[in-house]
Amino acid sequence: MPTNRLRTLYERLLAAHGPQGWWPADGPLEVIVGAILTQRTAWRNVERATDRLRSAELLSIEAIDRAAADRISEAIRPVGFRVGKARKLKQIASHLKNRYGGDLDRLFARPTEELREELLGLFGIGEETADAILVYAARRPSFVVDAYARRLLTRLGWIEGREAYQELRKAFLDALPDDVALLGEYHALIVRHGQEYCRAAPVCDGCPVRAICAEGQSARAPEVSR
DNA sequence: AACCAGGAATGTA
DNA sequence: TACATTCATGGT
Repeated sequence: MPTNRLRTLYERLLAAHGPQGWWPADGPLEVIVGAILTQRTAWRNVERATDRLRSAELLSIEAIDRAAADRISEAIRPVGFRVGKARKLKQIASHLKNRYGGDLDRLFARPTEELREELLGLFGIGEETADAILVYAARRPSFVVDAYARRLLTRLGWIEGREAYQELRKAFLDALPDDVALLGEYHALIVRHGQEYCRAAPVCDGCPVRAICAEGQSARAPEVSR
């Protein structure tokens, strides 16, 4: 994939949608909690669940660590997979409490690659979630490859669609400046664009990248979701 | 009323 | 490595 195109795409998305100012959460802990809650879930449901956690005074590492899993599960009811997500939140909170005394600054003081590996070692944190935490909570240069990014690049005809996560992440990082704000903004723009134009059922009419998109120009290979 | 939403863990071959 | 299954709620 020609890397220059990834810079051009960023410019076009930014011009079309404007700065998104992500992550839409208050503080690093809420970024982490939100990153878990939003897995395979619409963001509005995450907001409801986060409000419920706050009302129940369950929006701190200490509280999550101490609370019964059932209470967490009940509070986050509006998101899907609540039992599993409650377990994830508790295990992450437990790790942060035990290893860092609940101090996120101490976790984030670690070198980027070590930090990424440590996050990946935690139950409930896969590659996308780890990168979201790196970029939006730890403010480290990384890139979040999500379903929208994969879908957009597939429709642009730039990738086949089944590439490994790391391969796509590397393509973005190699093509872009080492700028956390830009990398975070790029992912936000891809999501915004995806929600408006590049859903499972595409709205290509009026799409700002339609001119460089293969969608509608010719029949394309079936894309994968993931 | 099926389909989709800002994934990850687990199991199988 | 590559797939399939499971988890669960809310909006369209």
